[in-house]
Amino acid sequence: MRIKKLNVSGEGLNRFFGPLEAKIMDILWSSDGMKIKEVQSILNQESPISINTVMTVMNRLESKGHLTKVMTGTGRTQAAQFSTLQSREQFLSEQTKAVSQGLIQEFGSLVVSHMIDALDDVDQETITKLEQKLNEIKRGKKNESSR
Amino acid sequence: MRIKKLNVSGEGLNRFFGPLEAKIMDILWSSDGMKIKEVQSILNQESPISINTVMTVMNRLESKGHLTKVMTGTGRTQAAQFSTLQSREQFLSEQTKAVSQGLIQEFGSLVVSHMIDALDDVDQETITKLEQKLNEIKRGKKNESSR
DNA sequence: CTTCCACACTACAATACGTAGTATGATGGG
DNA sequence: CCCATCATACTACGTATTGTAGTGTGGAAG
Repeated sequence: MRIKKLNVSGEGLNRFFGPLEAKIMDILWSSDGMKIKEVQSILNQESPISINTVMTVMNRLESKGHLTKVMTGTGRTQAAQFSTLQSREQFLSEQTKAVSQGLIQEFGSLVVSHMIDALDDVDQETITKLEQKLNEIKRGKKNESSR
Repeated sequence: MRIKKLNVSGEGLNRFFGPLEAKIMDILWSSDGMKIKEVQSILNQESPISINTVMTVMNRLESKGHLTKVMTGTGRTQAAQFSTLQSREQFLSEQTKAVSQGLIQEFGSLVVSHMIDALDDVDQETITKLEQKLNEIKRGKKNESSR
């Protein structure tokens, strides 16, 4: 599922979720398939939090399409099992793709030049990929003009 | 001033503002230094809108640091003059910079490769700049390793 | 001196998110 | 066999953001 708003400041998952949502997604991504109470136990170690709070937020994450919910048992043996739909990697990839492609498509060179300024920190492998891509583009443009 | 949230979908200024805020910033950027009523007149041509609505949003834009307000006159001759603090170009540059650098710093290669995928649409001049930057980086890295 | 304009203040709806109380239903323990 | 217990469902409230607009007020214009 696609996030609507990106928190420009904030770190990691907090860019894509509210702080509690982010913690919960993080827990589920560390150890997929958990019951509400298990998640609450973990969160509760940091600071006291009601099981109801955790339940509400997890259900919201489910409605938003970030988690799936499988009911098991009935009555007092009931225990919803929540799982992620995407891996953290898939998720981050999809979201960052949506953002960066959106920006480049709309603001083109402006964004690319900001990107260029930030390139120094990027690893050699990425730079090699970038070079290759540039060569591809040059070939592509040649074909275009000779078409 | 820095925007907190980026609308991932949405176009142009709507990425950084609510729809009405965006329209107002757009008007001010087209013709800086306007009174509330002037802005309202323009907006009202599209669809009826209360002057109070326009005033509220413009005042909020001022508190958020996107506009400045200069009062002139008193009584019924009062007329706040609103002006932008940055040009549209400066604003977009700053915001896209914050977003893209934040993403690149945090997600590095992942984001760069998404951006690479989107590069095809970018103009030749930008690509040349990118090539130059890559060469600089290569020289830089050489110096680093021989240091 | 009264009217009238622009602004200030206040308020409400919708959405998003964090928070948690109360209600319900069915099973497991006595 | 019955009821206490536990997880879930439902409901609700607070804050923040954004769009929307009504009511109050001060002072110059007429």
